Amino acid sequence: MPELPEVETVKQGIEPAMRGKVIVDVQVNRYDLRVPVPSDITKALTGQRVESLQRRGKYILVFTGGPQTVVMHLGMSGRMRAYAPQETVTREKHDHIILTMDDGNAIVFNDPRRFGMVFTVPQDTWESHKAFASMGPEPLGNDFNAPVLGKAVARRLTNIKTTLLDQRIVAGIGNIYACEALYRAGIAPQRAAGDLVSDELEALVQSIKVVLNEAIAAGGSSLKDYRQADGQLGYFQHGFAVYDREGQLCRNSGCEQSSRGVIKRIIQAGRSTFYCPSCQK
DNA sequence: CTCCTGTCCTGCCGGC
DNA sequence: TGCCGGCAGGACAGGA
Repeated sequence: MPELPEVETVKQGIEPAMRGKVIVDVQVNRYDLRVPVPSDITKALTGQRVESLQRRGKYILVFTGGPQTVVMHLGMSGRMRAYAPQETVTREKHDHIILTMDDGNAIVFNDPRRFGMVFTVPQDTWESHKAFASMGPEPLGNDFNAPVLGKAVARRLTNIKTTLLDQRIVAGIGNIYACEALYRAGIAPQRAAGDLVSDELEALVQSIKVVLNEAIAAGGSSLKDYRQADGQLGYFQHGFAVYDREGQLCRNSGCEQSSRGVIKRIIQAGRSTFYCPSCQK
């Protein structure tokens, strides 16, 4: 589910409930997530103060004053709920981990499919963990630009859509925003990544930045049941131009007149890709 | 290296 | 109403 905008929204949502506070309880209901939850996580985190939170790609990092840093990933179906101090923490199906803070705030990690992860790494070593060691640049940072992307995809024969999902090329992009960014850039998803010329790389980089920023501003995209940490729905799904719009008319006004201006769905590397055959070349 | 397929797991939706 | 197949926002292993 969650791609960069959703993860960023969740991180911003749980930050006020965690930062500067001491973890007083770590309740683990299931240890068998995609990566096993460390068996000593309760011991390692209880009594530690949360100093800061950071997002990297689709991961959320929680830095504590103790020897361990917490790493969290929402997988496909993961959600976080933040509770205010006076609120009753309701128990829901698939609540796997509950963190309670010293002022009564609580953070719940819920994940039906259990593709998500919560684990710890020794302080200051997270960047060398395999999840991050070969991760590409943050797409919203200055070090993600057309020359950098061009170098990363040079001579790659794989199509550009699948390439954008490769976290080593650029971090945080998933199936929705790969489709949306390619549409905005006017680039057909089937194009070999290494064949894009500099103008196209420039357009793609700008499209990625703009669509991600718009999605963050909208609180992410709520498809089935994605929610922000405060329970609010994101609303960027209403802004989709192509994702999940198979058979519907292209939203580009110049395209709607054309018989080809109907959104198509194809499968690339086993995942659905949505695009406009008329607008994307 | 690159590139593709299959797999992990649960829930939902559409067709019959 | 119920059953069944297909599909889902991600990441990784393994094999060609």
